[in-house]
Formats: sequence, C-alpha cells, structure tokens
Amino acid sequence: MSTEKTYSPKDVELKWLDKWKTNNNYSSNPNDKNPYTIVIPPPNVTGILHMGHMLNNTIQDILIRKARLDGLNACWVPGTDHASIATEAKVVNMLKEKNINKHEISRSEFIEYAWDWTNKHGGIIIDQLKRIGCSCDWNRTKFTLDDDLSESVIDMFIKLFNDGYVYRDKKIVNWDPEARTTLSNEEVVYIEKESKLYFLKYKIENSEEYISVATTRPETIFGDTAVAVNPKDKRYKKLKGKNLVVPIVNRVIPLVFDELVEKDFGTGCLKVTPAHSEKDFEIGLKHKLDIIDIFNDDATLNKNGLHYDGLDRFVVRKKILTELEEKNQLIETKKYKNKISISERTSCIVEPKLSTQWFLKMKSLSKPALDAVMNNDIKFYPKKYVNTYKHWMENVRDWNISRQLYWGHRIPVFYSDENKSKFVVAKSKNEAVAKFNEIGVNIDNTQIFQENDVLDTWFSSWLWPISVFDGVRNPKNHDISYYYPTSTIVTGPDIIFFWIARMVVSGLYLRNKKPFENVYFTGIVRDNKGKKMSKQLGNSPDPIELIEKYGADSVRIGLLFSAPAGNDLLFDESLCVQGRNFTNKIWNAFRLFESFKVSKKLKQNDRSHEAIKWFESKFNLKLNEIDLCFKNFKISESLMIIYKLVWDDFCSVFLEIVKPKYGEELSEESSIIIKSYFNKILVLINPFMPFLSEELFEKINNKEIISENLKWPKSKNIDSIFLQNFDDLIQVVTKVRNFKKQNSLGFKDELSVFHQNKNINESLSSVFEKLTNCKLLYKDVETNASSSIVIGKFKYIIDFNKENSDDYIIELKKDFEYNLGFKKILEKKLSNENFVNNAPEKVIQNERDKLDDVLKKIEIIKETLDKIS
RNA sequence: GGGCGCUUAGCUCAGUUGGUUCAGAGCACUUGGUUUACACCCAAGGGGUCGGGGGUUCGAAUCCCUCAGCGCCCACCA
Repeated sequence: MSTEKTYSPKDVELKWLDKWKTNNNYSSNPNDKNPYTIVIPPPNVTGILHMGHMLNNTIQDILIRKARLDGLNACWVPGTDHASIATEAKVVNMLKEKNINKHEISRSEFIEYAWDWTNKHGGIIIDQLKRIGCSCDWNRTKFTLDDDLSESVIDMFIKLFNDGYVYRDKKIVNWDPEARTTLSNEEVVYIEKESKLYFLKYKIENSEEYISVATTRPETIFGDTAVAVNPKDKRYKKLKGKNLVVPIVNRVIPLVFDELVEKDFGTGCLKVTPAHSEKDFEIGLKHKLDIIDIFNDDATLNKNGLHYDGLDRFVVRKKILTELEEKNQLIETKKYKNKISISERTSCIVEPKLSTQWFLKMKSLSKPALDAVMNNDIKFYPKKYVNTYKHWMENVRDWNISRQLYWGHRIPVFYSDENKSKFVVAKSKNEAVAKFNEIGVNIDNTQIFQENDVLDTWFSSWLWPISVFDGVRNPKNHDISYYYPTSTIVTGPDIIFFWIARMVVSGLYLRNKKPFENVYFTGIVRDNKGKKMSKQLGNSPDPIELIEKYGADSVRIGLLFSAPAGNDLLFDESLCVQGRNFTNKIWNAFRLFESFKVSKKLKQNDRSHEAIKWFESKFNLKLNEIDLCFKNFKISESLMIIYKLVWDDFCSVFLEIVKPKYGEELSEESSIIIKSYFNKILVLINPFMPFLSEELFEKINNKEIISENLKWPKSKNIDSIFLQNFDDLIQVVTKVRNFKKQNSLGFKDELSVFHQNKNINESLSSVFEKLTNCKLLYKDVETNASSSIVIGKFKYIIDFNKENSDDYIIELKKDFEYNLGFKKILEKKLSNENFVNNAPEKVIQNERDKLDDVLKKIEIIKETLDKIS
C-alpha cells in the first residue's frame, strides 16, 4: 500500500476526532500529578465560530497540549454563556417574526421560548470547537444557566449582600431603549459624530430679555428644572435670583450657580435636566431641583412631553426645532462634533435615565485585585495591559448588576408589597417568608413578590473559573482544591474589564486566591487591509469552510504564523496555504522515511554518523529556544523555530544526507535513530498540528496518542564546536552550489574542492559529497584554478578552469575591497584612545579577534588574486 | 482633555541589560532546476542610511528631547 503523495487532511481529522471522543482521551480528574488548568472564555451559547474564536481557542489548545506533553494533568474546561442581552434580543426578534410581542406574554412563556431557541441553536459552537481540534475535557462542558452554576450565582449575590457590598439605589443609569434594560458603564461605547448645537431663548421672567442656552438635545426641554451657570462667570452675575421661562413648556425655573458648568462651552449656560443626565442630576441634588422624567422605557416621550406624548425622541427633536423656529425661540444652530453613547449590544443610542437599580460596591473589593496584578502575582502577556488594568481598577465605579430582562439569573430579592419598600434577600420564596417573619412582617408566600430583574451576564461569567468546579457552592470540594487557581486564561483585551478584572476580584473575594497565574491577550483578527473582521462587513471567512478546504492543522498554524500576543493579526487566506504546504512537507518526510529499505547487515555509514551527531546538537539547540519561547508565551515565535527546524534542518539537510543513494539501503542503526528523531519532531508539532502528528505517530509506531506515549523532550548537551564546523561546511556547500549555478553547471556535475581545513575529516567530506556531488579533498594545490572561496579562516579551491573568469575576478576583488574597508574601520576603532580606555576588555578583545580574522582573509584573497593575474 | 502603545526589507513582524550571534525571520520577489519524499517541491540570489530632526556616549535600531503619522483605552463638556 503506497502512501498518497499529497496529504489529505479530511479523513485523517475525522478519524482522530472520532477516536478522541470514543476513548475520552482528554478528560481529566484530580490525581497525584500537578495540574495545568484552563477555563475557556465561554462563547455565546447560540453563537457560531468566527476567526477570533479560532485564534483564541487554538492558542489554548496549544498550551493545554504542551502541558500534557510536559507530563502535567492538563484540564481544559469548555462551556457556553447564556449572554442575556444578546440571546434575549435574538429571541425577541424570532417572536416578532411570529407576531408575538415580548411585552404581551408572560415571563414564564418568554423563558420557555428562549429555552426552545437555545436548545435549537445552542451547542453548535461546541461542535465547531471540536472540529478545530480543541482537546477540552468535554465531559465537563458547562453552561452558565445550568442548575449548579445558577445556584452559584445566587449564592454569590447573597454572600455579597450579606457582606454589605450589594445595594439598591436610584441613580442615573445607562438605559438601552431597544432592549429596555440598563447597561453597565462597560457596555456603553462612544462614537464620534458630527451633530449640532442649538441655541435656545430662555426668557427672563417678567422681562422681554432672554439668555441663550446651548444644547444638543432640544427635545429634553420638557425635563428642564433649572438653568445653571458657573459662579465665576461675570456675564450672568447680574441675573442672580432671577427665574427663567422654558420655551414651549412655559415653566418657570430658577437660574442656579454651580462650578460643574464649563464657562467656555456654548454660552456658558447649561439647561438642567436632572432626570436625564448624570451631571444634571448632581446639580439637581445640590440645588434641590425638581426631577421630571420625560421618557417612556422605549424612549418615546411620556405625558410630560405635552403634545409630543408618545413620539420617539428623535422625531420630537426634529419637530420641536420647527416649533421653536416658528415661535422665534431658536437663535442659531452650529455644527458640533461630539461623542454619543451607544449600546454595545443593540447599537442604539443610550439614554441616561434615573432609575432604581441594584449595584455592587467595587472600591474595596478591587484593592486586592489591583495589587495581585501590580505585584506580578498575576502576569499579563503582553505586559502593556497592566497599565490599562491599573487605570480601570483605580477609577472603578460601582457596578450596575441588574438588568430588566427575563433571560438570566433572577435576582433573589423578595418584596413584601408591590411598592418594593421592604425586601429580604433569600434563596426561595419560603425562605423569604421566614425572613420576613423574623423581622416582624407577618406575611405568607402568596403575598410576596420576587424582583423581576435578572443579573448582568458578567455577574455569572466572573465566577466561571470557580463555578465550573462547583467552588462557589462547595468551596472545599476536591476539584476546586485541585484545579484552582487555574494556570492561564486566554482572551481578547476588549474584555479586560468585563471579565478579566472582575474574575480577579471575585476570585480573591471568594477564595482569597487569584483565579489564574497568567493572562494571555490575543489580538484582534483583521483582514489583509487591516479592517476588523465582522459579519456586517462580510470580510470574515468562516473558519469551518477554511478547515474543509485546507485542513484544521493548516488553518491553525496559518493563523499563528503571525500572531504575537496582543498584536492584531492581519489574516489572509494565503497563510492557510503556507500552513497546508507545511503539513504536506511533513507528510512527505514521512513518505521518504517509509520508503527506506533497511538492512540489518549494513553498518552505519560515515555521513549518517556525522549527520546524526549534528542533528542531535541542532535539535537541542533549537529546543532550548522553543522552550524559552513557551516560557514567555511567544507562541508564534516557537512555531516559526519549529517550522525552520523541520523544514530546513531536518528535511533539507539531515534527511538529504542520511537518505540512501539510489539503489542503496539504510543501516538498521540509522533507521532506529531517524525514527526516534521523527518522533521527537512529532512531539514538537503535536500542540500545533494535533491531527497530522497523531496520524504519523500511529503510522510510525503502531501506537495511539502521542501524549500517552511520549513526553516533551529535554534538552541535552550541545556540541557547539562540532556544530560550528558542520555549519561552516554547509556554508561551503552553499558556495559551491552557487558557483555551479553561476557557471551553468548542473547539480550532478562533479567537481573537486581542495582545502586545508583540519577540522574536516573524511566523514564530513562524505557529507559534503552527498550534498553537492563534489569531492572535498585535503590538499594544498598550486593551481591556476580561478575559483576559490573563503569561509571562516579557510580557503577552498574549486577545481574548475573557467574560460572566462572575469565575473569571478570582479567578485573576488569586491570581496577584497570589502574586507579592506572592514579592516580600516576596526583599526580606527582600536586606535581610538577613548574606545580602548572606556570599553570593556571583552568588547576590545572581540574587536582584536575580528581584526585578526580580517587580516587573514585579506591575505588569502590577495594570494589568490596574485596567482590569477 | 488624560493615558498607553506603535513606526525596522514589497507585506507581516523579531530585535532581552547600548558593543559583529545587529541590521534579522517568514512570506512575496528574481534566476536556475523532469535531483524517484514533496512543483503544496529543490537550489541559489536581490532587497532596509531601523519615521524626520536634535542630544547623551568612545559607540545608538536600542537611552533622552522634539516633530510627524498611525492605533488603542479612559473621561459627565451640555
């Protein structure tokens, strides 16, 4: 049975996916080994895999497979997130298509629809993760709305409440009118927009005079309860004690003085709408102003909007401008660039709104979390994000954790009446009744009402590294004690506040231990023009389609070829081609190995002996570099070293030397060693290319699963002198090949090369011969040969009489000039007293050695030139 | 407005404490190749005054200042 010339990944990959599944290869349980734990950043349960996931999870898989090869008990916990706003929005849309309005059905009916939807669309992404080769412990797959995880969330809320961190308050919050819920500050994004500044007439009461007030939001005049100016603003001093009249509304409001008002903005007058701006609210509190809410939950105006009652805020803006103009109360309109706040999820413009919500006090909780990162207990890769983290932690604001949604964890708060004036925090209705009774409120379970709000999605995510091991409910269970703290978390910098920071907070609060040792930030995957990949732009390839086309291994390494931590990655499909070519290269190296005819009678030949000795050192040298890269989370760089080791050193040099000449056989001794090297290579590539490496490992060894049979190699002694000699020899090989090309000779043309390098023995000569088809002879030749080269301190003469050697002489002269120039520089340096006196001895000696080398080289070249001419 | 980061070959990026292991890698490119593992290949080769300017130093891609361009994060200027 002959092996196919080109590697076709599909069948191989499906075969191994099936095996891993049947054999449960990657499941983990506590044992006497050290653990290496990763919890997956849970993707949205109804989401589908995009390139960002592909990158992120490939990196996690590499880390976890490497850990497994290192002999650690590797455990990668997969799972999905209920993503309350995103999923609820999808369900609302689905219902809309069925002509069902969310607000017209009951909570339980909606939740039933949501579960149907989740069951129908959920879990796709889990299968996709399997397809890219993720070696998760699939038995541990979690979902944030699983019973145990839900209970963990509730327990956490109760604990925080009992410790005094949770409170209920009426504040200005970010309101998403489309989802009709509040958002945390982190869920609001700002975009710059060209908008307009309108200058309105506010008449002074009992006067024909007016002042001009600038605003971007004329529709909010219905909520105005004052106009404020800076106390230092001389222009308005004389108006102290006066009242003003709101246009159209004709409400009489006071003029107040407050430092919060910027003198230089607009006219220096700020219309104060305490119900719809945080700053205004603050001013309102100070001056005891009325608060008039003018919006409904969907951002249409309510009855306070008078004749605009029921109309959308932006419709009203247009209409009211017309009305103001008609009434001659619009003074002027100026172009104005400002930033508007957008809901991260629904992209609709956020409405600041005064509302009663649940909050978490963050200040004191955050302190240890800041310290953990600042004192390097938790390490960030790349480091630069420490600054971002620090800034956020030092300025952290209380976290609005309640959401006016159905899909999520319902807040465990019970009220004794519909006014919500009294409440208890309890896990169940019955417990709530008991608690009410304790505080003297006699009530039964038909008279109490549970809070309608659910918790922010991130309020469950921040428990993830603990809750997946059931460490919230059972803090001392076996799993959590063994796997926690986890080793590394891999995620994008965009959720550093949403998730990373909060996990550190919750981990330290609940367990007094950091949740992870390392944080690896991936970059954003962009297209080759630098545009962020997104569904809307249609520039995001489907990873699964790429895998169908190139194979999972190829896409994995294609993505990684240029993905240093924290750097954005410009993805181009050609990277997958490069990946595919590499898999094919390895596949063919295997075919070559497979084709060797092995003889037990033969002794190992000289050149194989040398090649083995060389590759042993080369491999260990590179292994050191790879290990260092892994230690510093330089994953792409380690891949590149492996790529070159395999392609250049293993295939182009090592295999070319040891492979028998046509018709010859390979000694058994060599065969065994080549096989062991092949296995070592397979171990190195296994984290990056799990499918191909497993397939070849099986073919070579008749055994399955590399990590159960081999360990990541340990670097041994490196014979650096031999390595240098050999690498010098390869340089001569290159020069000779170049010489042949320049003289239009074919590879097979035989030449003799003479040298006087005592480091080269007969064995090395046979290596040379295999690679060049030329003899390398130790011989001092007085020859007119116009072809000599200088490598290191030695001259090599190629025995070839060129008829026209002009080109060659020109080149040799160039070389001569170059070395003369170099000599001058070195001499100048060494005669510079400042240099000789100030530079360290080591550096000076180095320069002297270089000068010696150059002098020798010049001499050799000169000799040759003399002979020729 | 505040903070962080970036600018090195056509492209994507390495370059640890200033000193020939400092100007590198991969891809792309050019040239040659029917070398029985691989054309998804082999071999050889070309290409950068390290964004501009100034300074410190015996010595700067590396440290300092400054200018220009780009990116990201944060912030209640209506």
